Parts: sequence; C-alpha cells; structure tokens
Amino acid sequence: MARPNVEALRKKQILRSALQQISERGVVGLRVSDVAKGAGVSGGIVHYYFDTKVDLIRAAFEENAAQSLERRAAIFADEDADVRSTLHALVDTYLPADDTTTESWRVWIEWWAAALRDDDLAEVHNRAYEDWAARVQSVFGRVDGIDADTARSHATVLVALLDGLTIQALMGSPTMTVDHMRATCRRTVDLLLAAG
Amino acid sequence: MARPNVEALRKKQILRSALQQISERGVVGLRVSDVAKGAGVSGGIVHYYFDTKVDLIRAAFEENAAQSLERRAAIFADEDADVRSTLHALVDTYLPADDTTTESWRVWIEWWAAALRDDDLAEVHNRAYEDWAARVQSVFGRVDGIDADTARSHATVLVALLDGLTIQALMGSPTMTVDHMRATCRRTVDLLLAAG
Amino acid sequence: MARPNVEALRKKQILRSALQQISERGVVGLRVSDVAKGAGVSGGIVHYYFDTKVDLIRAAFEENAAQSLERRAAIFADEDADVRSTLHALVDTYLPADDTTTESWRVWIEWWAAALRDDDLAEVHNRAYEDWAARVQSVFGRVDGIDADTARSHATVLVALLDGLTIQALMGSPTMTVDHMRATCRRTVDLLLAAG
Amino acid sequence: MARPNVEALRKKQILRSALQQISERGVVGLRVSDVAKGAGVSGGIVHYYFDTKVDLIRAAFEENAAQSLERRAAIFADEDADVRSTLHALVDTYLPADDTTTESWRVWIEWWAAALRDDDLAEVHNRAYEDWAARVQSVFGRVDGIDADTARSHATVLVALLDGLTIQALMGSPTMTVDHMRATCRRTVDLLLAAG
DNA sequence: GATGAATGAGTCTTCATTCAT
DNA sequence: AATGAATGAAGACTCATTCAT
Repeated sequence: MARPNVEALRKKQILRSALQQISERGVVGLRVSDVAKGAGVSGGIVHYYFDTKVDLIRAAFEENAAQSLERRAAIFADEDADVRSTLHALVDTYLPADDTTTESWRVWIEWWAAALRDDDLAEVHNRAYEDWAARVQSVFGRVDGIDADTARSHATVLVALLDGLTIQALMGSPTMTVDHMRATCRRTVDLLLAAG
Repeated sequence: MARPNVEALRKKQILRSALQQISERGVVGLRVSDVAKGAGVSGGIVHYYFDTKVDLIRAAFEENAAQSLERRAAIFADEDADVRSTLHALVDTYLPADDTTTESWRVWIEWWAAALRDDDLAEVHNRAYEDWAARVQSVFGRVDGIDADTARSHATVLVALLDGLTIQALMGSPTMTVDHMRATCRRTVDLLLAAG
Repeated sequence: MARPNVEALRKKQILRSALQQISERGVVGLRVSDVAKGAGVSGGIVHYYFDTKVDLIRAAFEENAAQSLERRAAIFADEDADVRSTLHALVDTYLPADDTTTESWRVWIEWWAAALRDDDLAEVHNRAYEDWAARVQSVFGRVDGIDADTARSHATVLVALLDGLTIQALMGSPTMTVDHMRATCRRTVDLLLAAG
Repeated sequence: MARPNVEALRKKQILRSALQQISERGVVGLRVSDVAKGAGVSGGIVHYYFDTKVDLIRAAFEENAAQSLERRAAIFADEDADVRSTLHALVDTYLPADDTTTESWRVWIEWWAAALRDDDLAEVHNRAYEDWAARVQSVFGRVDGIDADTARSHATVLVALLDGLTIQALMGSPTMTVDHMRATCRRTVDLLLAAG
C-alpha cells in the first residue's frame, strides 16, 4: 500500500543483477536463479517482472545501452569545447580501464553474439549504434571544412576502431594494453582531423 | 592395419559440422546431437573423438582460425604485388559477402564472447590475431619510408577496423552494407599509406 | 510462513523410496527416476533435495541405520529383563523373517559393497556398528562375572555371527533357513553365557 | 596356427583382470573396456570370449571361488594334523592380511550384493559355501565325541563368524584389526572345541 | 583370433517456468 | 508483491555391444 515505485525499483535491481551476471558468466551461463540471488529476491519474482528469460536479457541489453550513453552525456553536451579534446576525452571514457567500463564492454560483446540470432536484439543494438555514431559525427562536424558525409565517415571509423581494439584488449592480448589502445585511438583521431 | 586415417577424417568431419552449428545457433545453442547429425554420425561418436562439449568447441575455434589464415595464404604469398592492391584485396576477402566468410565471422564473434570466460580460448585467439596482424604489418612494411613501428600501428588499425565494421554489418545495420564497409576500409587504407 | 516442514516430510518420503529401490535393485540399479516415481514426485524434485545421486544414497544408508536401531530401542530399554531372554529376543528381531527386516538386511549388504570404495560411507557404517555393538555389550555386561572385555568380545561374536548367517540366509541357501539361523544363534548365545 | 590353448589362456587373463576390477571398482563400476585394458587386450575381444558383461561377471565369481578353495587345499589335505592347529591355520589364511586375500574378500562382498538379485549367482555362491562348510565340518568331525550334526553346526558358526568379522575389518573399523580378528576367531574355535 | 571404430539406448542433472500459499 | 517448492523437458555423457576389416 502506498509504496509507489516498488515496481520500478525492483526492475532496476533485477536488471543490474542481470547485467553483472551477463558480464561474469555470459548470456550462456546466465541463470535466472543467479540473477534473483544477485538482486536479493526470490527466483519466482523475476518472472513476475519479466515473462521469460529472453525478455529479461533484452531489457538488460537496453539498460546497458542507456547507461553507456548516459555516462558520456556531459562530454557531448559541451558543444563549445575543442573538437580534438572532446574526441580524446571520448576515447578515454571508452577505454576498458575501470570495472564499470569493462563490465559494460563485456556485455556489448555478449550482445553481439546474442544479436546474431535474435533480430529484436539486433535492432535495438543498431538503434543504439546509430545514436552513438550520430553524436560522434556531430562532434567531427563542428570542424570547419568537414562536411556531413566526411564527418559521418570519420565517426564510423572511430566507432569501429574502438570496438575492434577493445576486443583485443579484453581478450587479454599482451600487445593491446589500455595505454596502447589510447595512443592508437588518439593517433587515428588526429589523422582523421588532419585529413579533413 | 588397412584402415587409413579414419580418425583425422572423422575429426575434420565433426569439426566442420560444429563450426556450422556454432555459426547458426551459437555456442549457446550448440547441441552435440546436432553436430553429430550434421556430420552424419551417431551421437556417441562425437564423444569418442572429443571428451567433452567444451573440448569440441575449442577444437572448432582452432580449426576456424586455421581456415581463416589458409584462405588468405595466396595473397600474403605474393610479395611482389603492389602494396595498395594487396591491402585492398585483403580487405575484400574479409568482407562478409559470401556464406563462407560470413559463417567464419559469426564464429569469430562467438569466439570473443566465449573467450571472455575461458583463458585457453583467449590464448588461442591471441595467437591467431598476432599471426594475422604480423602478416598485415609486413605488407605495410614493404612501403619505403614506413618503419616497423608505423607498419605495426597501421596493421593494428586496419585489423581493428575490419572487426569493428564487420560487427555492424553482421548486426544488419541499415547503414553498414558490404559496399559501405569496403569503401570505408579502402579509404582508411589509403589514408594510412598517405600518412606514411 | 504457513507451510510446515514440507522439506523434512519430502526428504523422508524420498529416502523411504530410495531404500526400497536399493533393496530391490541394488545401488547399481538405482535410478533417480524410479526413486521419484516410488515417492510419488517428479524427477526434478529429488535433485532439489539431494544434490547428486551419491548424496541420496548416502542419506538413505544413514536413514537405514537409524531405523535399524530404532526398531530395537524397546528391547535395549528394558534393562531389568533377563539377559538370556533379551539376547534371544534381539536375535529374533534380526532374523530376516519379515519384509521390513529383509529389506533392511539387503540394504546393509549393499552398504558393505558400497562402503568398500567410499570412505564416508564406511565411516558412517562403522559408527552405526560401534553403536550397536556397544549396546549388545552392555546386555552381556549385566551378567555377574562377565567383565567389560569379555562382554565386548561376546558382543562382537554375536554381531558378526548375525551378519554372517544372514548373508547365507539371504543367498537362499537351502541349509540356512530362518529357523536354522535362530537355533544357531541361540545356541551360540547360550554357549557364550555359559563360558562367562 | 597351432598355438594350442590360446583360448584358455586369454580367458584366464580376462578373468584375472575382471576380478581385479571388481575388487577395485566393484561390480557397479566394472567397465568391459577396463577389463580389456587390464588384460592387455582390445575391448572387442572380451565379447568374443564372454557373450555379455553379466556372463563375464559370473565367470569371474566362479573363478574367485575356485581360487579360494585352491589356496586352502593343502591345509585340508593334511588329515593327520591336530584339529585345533588345523582350524587355527585355516583362520589365519582367511584374515584379510595380504593383498591377495583382501582382494578376494572384496570380491566376495561384491558377490553377496550381486547375488541378491541374480539367482544364478546365488546358486553358484551356495555351492561354493556348501563345499567350504563341508570341509570345515569334516575337520571338526575328526574330534572324538563330536558327531556330524555338531560338527556341522560348529562349522556353520565358524564360517559365519569369519564372514561377519571380515566385513567389519574391511570397513576399516578402528576396533576390528586383523590381530583382533584372529584372536576372536581362535577363542571361538577353542570354545566350540571345548563345548564338544 | 583380434582390433577399435561406431552405434544408440539409458540416465543423471540442470533450469526455465509455474503456482499454491 | 513475494516466496520457494514442484514440474518436466532437454541434453551431455557413458558404455555394453556390434561388426567391418
């Protein structure tokens, strides 16, 4: 009675737990009972909020995308900042250096695998990417002499590069350290800006 | 004494089937019985050659890496060819345009997810990447004025770009078509070569 | 809150069924699904209460030992009764004459075989035997002129004799009938008492 | 060609391996492939000599009984020896003191469990016991004043006692050591002889 | 006689999902 | 809203047995 958003609260609790589980054990190893345990609720309640395990996973991925964007909101908001600095700062927030970012990246990789055979998942993924690429594009677009097409192309390259390098970093590649990743990204950003 | 290498033959048969299954259903959905069916053998025989499902999956990933390299062997072998043409040709073989390449890429994505929680898998993956990056580096290195470090850096960027763009292409992104992917890669290759 | 001890109840139910199965089909032939069927529950629930088949078997053996002792509790409790009568009565309860006793004996034989390669099982067995031998010893000890050592020795002989004779009776030996077994045991009891 | 009793030789080889396996892993854990390995032959050949696993087990048990009797043949043969010494010597050969005897005892325990649900096995067992009891009876019968019935009764007690005590010894009971077992048996033998 | 690859039935075990309380 | 006992389908894995060579 009265306690208002118990529902919303519980859902968030469960989704956070699900994301943690996905990061730790993968979609493959995700057990509803573990998600419940991690959220401090009973197994049955998860199905009260999410009809099936698949629904839960989808919602978790959406939550992950939302969080990702939210974490970079401040950087995108400051439209007066220097483009180069903005891009470098952006790159920095994507480096899998801290636990939060690493967990998020692991979820993205799981997402890619899952989306390969779930069109809904792929669609949500594409919307998230489109959103994110558009924002990066608008940063490049702030430079004089860079038209929309070029800005978009640059954004595409940078986004893809971040994904590709992170994969290697998360695989524990001995050559792809976080520092090496940052240097490579910055160098490429500079190259793209120089190319105009 | 008469029977030749039934063992090697059977193993290959099973691994091909496993790779197909991984591409279609993912590691998550891989059922030993389906692998057997796909290989035209009984369920028991799979366990005769591979102790556990995990062993089978590992062997399948290694097979995938070996096949990937083998498919580009000819391009790397021709050391007299023009660098730009070679890189463009290389890019072309990585575009997820045909079934074989697409299947292989799907397996790679599955691999990334699986390697996140299996160190052995990650190690095999890193060796495969190191191998492949070294070859691309040696192509860049054929250009006068590009030293080893720069060549390596260029190779890293190109490899990561291919991975990153393919992810988007395989997600069915409406903007990332195979043609767009080829154009973006070629442009970046040219940019890197121009940068020296 | 309302549900009482479903857990304890269900466990007992399952253990009874397991003991029946062990007696009928042996540890070798025990199928979890049969135990479930015998207990009138689904297959999955057995694993809800017992992690593995081995755990179930262990618990069943312990239950068997507990029941065995419980069934003789009244005889041991009456410490004023005549020693000879008490021992004869004890012997009688061990004759594999009725279904309950026979089932229990069959489980003991299975236990011996199983304990040969399971130290935990052997330990529980030894505790049960020690318990049982100590009680028989205390009966012999009630006789004047029988010291503790002798009482213990007599107890050991009687216990071993019961086991040894029962084996032959349960093998269906044509010579070792229940009556013959009773006579042999009583005669030995009398001989031991006479020896002092 | 010509090598005569390859068959008989192979059979023995396989049976010895089977007995060892039964002693080590029990009838439950006996795998035909392990028997083959232990005998140094291929898995298929076992079925050339024994139609089914059950046949193999039966033959192994018979072999065990035959060996048991054979090992005591000398003691029974010396009919001029002192009865008490003969019985004490007999007891000694039954103590699970060395590997051979222990292995044999473990097989007997397995046999009891198996015979509980295999009438053929029980019958062979009973014949073996009858044989063995008759011999012990004839030893007791050599004493003046002990008639056939009494001798038989004494034999029954001694045989059962040996079985019962061995069970406890093989369970690893801390109180039932080999020495304790010998003492208990000798004391009982003396008691029986004294009773006449 | 001997081999070992191949089969396929049999079972344990896991886990998403349901539902009485 | 919440619990957790109960279900049952699904799938990995084992192993006796067969049979082409």
